[in-house]
Amino acid sequence: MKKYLIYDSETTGLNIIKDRAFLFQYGIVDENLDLIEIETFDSNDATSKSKYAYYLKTIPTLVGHNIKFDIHMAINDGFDIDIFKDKNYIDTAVLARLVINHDKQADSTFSIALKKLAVRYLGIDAADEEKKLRAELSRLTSDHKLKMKQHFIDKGLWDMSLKTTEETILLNDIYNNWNKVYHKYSKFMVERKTFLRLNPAPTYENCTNIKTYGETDIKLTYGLFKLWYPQVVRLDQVETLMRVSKAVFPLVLMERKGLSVDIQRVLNDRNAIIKELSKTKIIDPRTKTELSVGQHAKLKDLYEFECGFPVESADKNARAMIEQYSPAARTASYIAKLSKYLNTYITGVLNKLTYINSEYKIFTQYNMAGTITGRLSSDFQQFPKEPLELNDGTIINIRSWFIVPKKDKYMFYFDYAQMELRIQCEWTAIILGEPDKNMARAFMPYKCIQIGDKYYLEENPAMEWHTTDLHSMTAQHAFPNVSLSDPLWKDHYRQLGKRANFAINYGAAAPKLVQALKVDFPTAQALVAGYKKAFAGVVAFGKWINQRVYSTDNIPNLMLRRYYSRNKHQLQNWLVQGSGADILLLKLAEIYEYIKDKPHWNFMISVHDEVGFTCEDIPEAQLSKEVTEIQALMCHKLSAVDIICDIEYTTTKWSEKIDWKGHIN
DNA sequence: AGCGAGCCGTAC
DNA sequence: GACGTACGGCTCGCTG
Repeated sequence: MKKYLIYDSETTGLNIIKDRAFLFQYGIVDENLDLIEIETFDSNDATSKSKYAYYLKTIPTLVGHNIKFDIHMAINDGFDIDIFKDKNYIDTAVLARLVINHDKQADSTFSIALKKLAVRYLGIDAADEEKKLRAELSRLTSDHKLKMKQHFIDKGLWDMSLKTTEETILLNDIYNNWNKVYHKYSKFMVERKTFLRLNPAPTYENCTNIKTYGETDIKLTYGLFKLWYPQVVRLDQVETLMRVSKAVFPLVLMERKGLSVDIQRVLNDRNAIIKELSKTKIIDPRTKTELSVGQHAKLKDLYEFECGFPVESADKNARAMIEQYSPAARTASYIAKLSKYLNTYITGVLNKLTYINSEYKIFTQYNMAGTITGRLSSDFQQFPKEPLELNDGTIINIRSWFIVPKKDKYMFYFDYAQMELRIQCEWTAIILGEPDKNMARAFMPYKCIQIGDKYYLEENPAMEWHTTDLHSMTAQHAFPNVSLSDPLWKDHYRQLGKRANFAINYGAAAPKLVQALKVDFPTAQALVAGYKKAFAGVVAFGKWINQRVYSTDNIPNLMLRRYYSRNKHQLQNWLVQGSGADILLLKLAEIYEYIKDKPHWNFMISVHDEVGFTCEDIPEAQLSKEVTEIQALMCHKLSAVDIICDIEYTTTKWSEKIDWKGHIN
């Protein structure tokens, strides 16, 4: 019986909308997990393609390494997207995360890449094939680069008097770094474009051993599948594999939606930053040479020269402390910020920009096996929240680049409120039989008496319940002699409590607090002690894990994803973070079921504790109703406190989202 | 020239 | 044993 389809393709690139498969490979696996057929075919071979379409439709389970990517490629090659709606998906990268001991995964040398896994777990070294392929592509690319140079020479644009090193820099800039530096080379703009239109850059498609390479990949994927799939059952990870499987198609839809970009705003911001950068340079007065912000060792040396005392590092914390003594540090702080914006965000967006249906979009991908906990990872998640003000007064707000798409009217953001704290609270309830009182009271009137619409504490009925301020609570326990009416309370002591709460939740101890909060050791110790008094339940949770790691080889998170680890310190975080991740995966599948017959709603983005949607212009009453229903679906009930979400929306751009109050404001 | 380690800065 | 999970860009040193 044809039960599993091992599924892979070789493609013209990594853009999930514009690129396409030129080669398909598949293997068919029966119920005994034996490989009964293996095939490779060219994407323009119509006969093979229709046979393949039949297999895709009829075989219930698709198996691949990073399978979402290959789904995109099949869709781009004309396969009906509906084929992929109701399949079971087994991603071998996800299998790796579920079956490999998590302490091994936590090792910095661990890699989820197919070839690396094959070497480690199948003993098959396919590195040679890949090396050969890369070497060939590298040769082709360097030929292409030289051809571009020749094109400029032919057009009389190339300065023939340049030295070799100058030529290399120039050609590199034009060929590799164009989006970063094009303002310097306007005379090449038109001919560069013409050249690339007539001579597209080489891809794997132009490499001679690609077919052998592709066949190897199918064999490796099959090998990992056969090795690990039975272990999913043995290790009791079936439920998690299914949850991940059900999130695959919703994420495919999310990825294909992309994010609409206000290109003009990006370019304006780019100009403003370049203008500022051209005004500001870091010069080492001793050598008269210019330094870039990435030359950390040389910069540290320069700071020490200017300060006359040793400096810890060249990072922004160190700079902040020495700016009064070191002009170079002052300049570096400004340039570092500008460079980050130009190199990472602006150039990053321009490199990914895809013009499609008269809109500029960027498409990101979510890696379902990128993390040890089960979180999704993506290259989109780290766009700055806070705006940046330049010295000339320009405000750069990266989130203002992302706008409502043309066919839509709204972007909605459903954001879980203090998700991980609520999960921490749930853990205390599980191990103690009742939740940590202080934590629970931060979210609900736990153990309170209701009189009218007010609540009073059970142990002290004269005291009305208000949501516990967890940050003040840590601070109060840490600094029992400081009064709440102290003028420094809010901005200093409570602030320390807040920062300590975050750090300690992530596992920090006193020495790290000294660094992060810039406090002395006794203060750090007081904060840790304050935290422990404030959250006795969390301390008990830590002790519980400590015992569990000796009695069992794994601990399941709230959604029953199991972590095979004996590392108490990391487990304490994984059990919280991973529970949140799995709740989100579950919700993606549930909400997909809700919106699949409402095409005016589209998935847009997801970042750990939030799901973003676009919505078309629909009647207001319908909008209010559906938003409320999505909010209810997002809510995840737990035994102690539920995980609920706040809603924000905008009709313009990401940076202007505002609270949704049940209706259009 | 290619690669990887290390550093830095951003997100949740 | 001593702050969790990621991503991307840059520099520098090693390797072949």
